[in-house]
Amino acid sequence: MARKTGSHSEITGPRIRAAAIRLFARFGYAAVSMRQIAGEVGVQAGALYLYTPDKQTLLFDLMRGHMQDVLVGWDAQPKSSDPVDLLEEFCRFHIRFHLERPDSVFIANMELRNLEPANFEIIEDLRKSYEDALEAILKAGSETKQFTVPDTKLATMAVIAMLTGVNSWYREGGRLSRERVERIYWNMVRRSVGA
Amino acid sequence: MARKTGSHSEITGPRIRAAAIRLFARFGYAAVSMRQIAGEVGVQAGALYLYTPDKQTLLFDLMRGHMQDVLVGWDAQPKSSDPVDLLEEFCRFHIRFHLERPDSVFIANMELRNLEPANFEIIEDLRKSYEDALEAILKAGSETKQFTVPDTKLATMAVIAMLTGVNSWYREGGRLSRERVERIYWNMVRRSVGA
DNA sequence: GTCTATAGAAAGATAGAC
DNA sequence: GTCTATCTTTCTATAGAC
Repeated sequence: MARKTGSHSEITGPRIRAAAIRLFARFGYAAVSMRQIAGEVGVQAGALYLYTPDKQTLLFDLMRGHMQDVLVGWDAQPKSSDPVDLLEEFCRFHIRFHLERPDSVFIANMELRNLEPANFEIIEDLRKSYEDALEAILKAGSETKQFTVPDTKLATMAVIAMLTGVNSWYREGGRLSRERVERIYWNMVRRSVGA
Repeated sequence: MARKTGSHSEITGPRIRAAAIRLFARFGYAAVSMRQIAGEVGVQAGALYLYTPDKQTLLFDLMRGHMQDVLVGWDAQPKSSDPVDLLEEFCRFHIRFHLERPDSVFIANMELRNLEPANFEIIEDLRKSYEDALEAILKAGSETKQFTVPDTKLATMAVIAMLTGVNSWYREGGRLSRERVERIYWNMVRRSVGA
């Protein structure tokens, strides 16, 4: 309580990121001004430039952080050796993880076109890594004849689209519990790949 | 060939719409300026205001037109009475229709947050109508026990997300023909609802 | 119907005081 | 580390000439 103003770098940085995530998700990167972000945090616009060299880098850092979190999160997940069990674990992880951070997911899906080419490529590579994780499961299950998928790449995209779609309608405290949503989606995915 | 400049209202209007669709899809509504649109069409920025009262209305008209096209398109489709056949027709129609106009689909999915509240509500109602068309099929098939879906609303959202996801990866002239993509997706949807 | 010119607002980013 | 002030650019939209 000693100062009205002073050093806050350890708290202001995260607050800027949090405000940017919220505003970018709600109004879109291009529609949000640096002044708006600063206003949410309670600092002046110029102060943001102590934490990011420019607006583009702020967006890129948020998206890269999100994609890395997804990959690390899946990596840290305990995994079964049976492809069917593994696919269930993937589905449940994906839904849970994405429902926990809807704003970041929204940005990661919507703001790709606002990335400069070099940044775009990095984010796309990270996204590709995550898709590869799912495709590996589908391939393994296809080889053991536990799944019936004529094209694993197509099935990968179909399953991810279906699962990520939860974010477009699910609301906490709504008609269905998260556990019930996870189970229903898992059953649809399971049947869709013929397991 | 008589004039270098003069009356072109019958051709300039559609060209503005086409340019706006392309640019909004590629860079986002907020990131595209009226000057850019005018530049694509080959007129000056001021001339656009002969065709739209403002930028917001231009976006709204594009989105409303797209949603109405979807509803009219599905309405005009020949329909079977059997729920399984009807679901296949819906899946194939959805994929075909959406692959034919990827830019409009992209805008309809991405630019909702850039609509003013009154416009947003109108677009959401149109979208809801389309979802209702699919849900009606799933309900009919559930009552006849041809489908096994614990929750038709959830299944509706899951199927639409899965089908619309085609647009995120399919490229004309790629590895898979459109007919093959339609068939594979239909099979995944069919199995996912237990048919 | 389209042009040029411009009004008026707002944006990203920087400089220098504290 | 943050503020105030400002430079420079760009935007939407309008006015008036042709």
